[in-house]
Amino acid sequence: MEDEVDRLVAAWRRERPDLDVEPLEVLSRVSRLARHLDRARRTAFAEHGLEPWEFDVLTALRRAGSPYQLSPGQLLTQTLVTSGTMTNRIDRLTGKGLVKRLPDPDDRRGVLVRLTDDGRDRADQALAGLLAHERELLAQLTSGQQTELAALLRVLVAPFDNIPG
Amino acid sequence: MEDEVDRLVAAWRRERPDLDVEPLEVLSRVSRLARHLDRARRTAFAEHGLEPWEFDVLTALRRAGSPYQLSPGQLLTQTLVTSGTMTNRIDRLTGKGLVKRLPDPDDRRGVLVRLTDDGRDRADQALAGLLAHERELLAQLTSGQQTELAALLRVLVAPFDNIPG
DNA sequence: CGCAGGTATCTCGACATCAAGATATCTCGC
DNA sequence: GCGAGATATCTTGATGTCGAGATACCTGCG
Repeated sequence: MEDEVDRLVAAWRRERPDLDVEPLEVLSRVSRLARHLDRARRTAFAEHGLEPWEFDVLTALRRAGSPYQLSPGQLLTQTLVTSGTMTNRIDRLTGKGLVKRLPDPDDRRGVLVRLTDDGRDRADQALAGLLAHERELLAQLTSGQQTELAALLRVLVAPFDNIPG
Repeated sequence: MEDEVDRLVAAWRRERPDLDVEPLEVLSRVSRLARHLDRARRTAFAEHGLEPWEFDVLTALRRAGSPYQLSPGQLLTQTLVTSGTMTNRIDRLTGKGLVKRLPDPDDRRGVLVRLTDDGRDRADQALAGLLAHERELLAQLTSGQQTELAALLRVLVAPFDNIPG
């Protein structure tokens, strides 16, 4: 089955036969797939009344384990957004009653963001929904192919995750 | 080599041992890799004085071949942005002298966006730079692995690209 | 002890994007 | 040809994000 990247690569080969555009076969597909996934996630979360950014914050707290709290600083390293963005997100999630701010007992500059019971439930439900949708997408591949794909992707991602930056 | 997704999956297995989080092994890596690629692309393009969104539009026109023109509608299916965004982008690229709007001779509702000579040169230079950076990233994989990875990704992307939506 | 520099979070203004609607034009059955 | 519905593009208003700077607090050297 042909995809947009096949057409894109063919167009470059025609227009710039002097260039080796092989890298696009992998990396353009990664970018385009991610874009499509973003849209799919948006609709999946809408079923649970959540925006993708809300899911990102709530699940980061959920993964932290009981008592489900992290500092804003920890949240922004996990979600790859800036501090201004995180402040805004915490404000809005607080307004919806999904998280609450607590003073950090050990550092008066600091704050701890804790999941409310409602927030925890919403995160759990949305995660289950997301996984269901994702499983459907991946049904195109055998279990072995999925494992292999994950392994190849890991090789490409690892340098970013392990070298600070 | 371990990556963030390994840690993320481990955290979910600890917190939600009842769930099968296998899909995240593939799809979270796709999303995270795309995120990192966006940043890398941004710095690569900055060397040529372009923003990523500018590159996307200019290269879509470049690929179209002489006379390097497409309708706004064709541009937005290629770049996956909305029409309002594309109008804005064309406005700004016109202001920078990289493209110009021409009336479509066959459809008075329509417009054609054409690359200027300067726009074409900038697109060519930025593409060469991007490919150099991408080749470096992919050096972690053998040529055979790259081909295989591309094939697996194609299977996942194709449904999005071929079923309208 | 006091001060310089580092850290944690928040504030604010600029900006790109999106979604929905407006406008103008085309197409096709009748 | 006429009119209903489709199509192409642009406009508008709301929103989320970023980046730089502000504020408060901590730490450790001298």
